[in-house]
Amino acid sequence: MDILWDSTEPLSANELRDLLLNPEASAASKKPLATTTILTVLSRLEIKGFVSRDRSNRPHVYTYAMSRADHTAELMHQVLGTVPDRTAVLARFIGDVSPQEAETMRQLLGAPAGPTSLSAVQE
Amino acid sequence: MDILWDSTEPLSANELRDLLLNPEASAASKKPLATTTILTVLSRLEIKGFVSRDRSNRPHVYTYAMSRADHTAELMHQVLGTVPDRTAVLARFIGDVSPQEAETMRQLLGAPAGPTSLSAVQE
DNA sequence: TGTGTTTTCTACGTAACGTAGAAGAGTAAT
DNA sequence: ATTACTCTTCTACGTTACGTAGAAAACACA
Repeated sequence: MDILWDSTEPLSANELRDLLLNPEASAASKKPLATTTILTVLSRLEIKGFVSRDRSNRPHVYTYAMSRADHTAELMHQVLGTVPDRTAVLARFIGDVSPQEAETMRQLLGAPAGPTSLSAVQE
Repeated sequence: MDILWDSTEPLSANELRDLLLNPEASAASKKPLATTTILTVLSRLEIKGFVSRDRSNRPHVYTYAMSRADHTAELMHQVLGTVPDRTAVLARFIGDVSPQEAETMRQLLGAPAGPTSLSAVQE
């Protein structure tokens, strides 16, 4: 669902439908989806605030309202928020990341405050 | 849903239903759920592997198959797994945790390897 | 062999998602 | 303006999961 759209960076219209056909890096040439289907989905996504559209020009163009990374991170926080003992979850979570990833996180956490430490990976 | 059950530590039967009525720490005394409802839900949870039951004794007793913390952590990993650029997500994620939590994570990541560092929070 | 307890089967309403046809709105050319 | 074509909105249907529970089958014990 978002998967397809989420991966697209810039804005687009129902040319999006074409993008779903020739998956740049993927494999199977999926069955063609009706344009209306795309529209419906986009509407629903808009309602949920996952996507925003520009109605000024006729072929409305859509853009994600939040980068995939932001969205995913938010989701993770949301999940983490469902539990009373956050620390325990974090412990398990960290216990399962690869050493390299652990290192990454260590670096990200490195400088106590300020977005400075993040700027390296920010974009 | 699991919420209620997830919080219960030991094993149980449909005495679980009673537990749902007097929420130890909660507030509203909810409407009583039919026992069969509980059973149905438990079955479904069992199918999904969230819960395991002991059929040996008549009032079957159920236990969670995974601690809430484990389950949540796994969920977080799962979410993280849906994206190509994990580092970006982690950056955002870490960028949004409270300072104390950041500190906690730093500690958890402290000792490069071994479950030693975790044992403090493990249980 | 009853009788009460527990479990399984079956079922219904609700909500979200994937998919799309039919109809309406806009726009450009004749 | 009228037409022709393109987008968008409305409406809809099938599927799946969830919450809830009644009816019926399985058991266990008196």
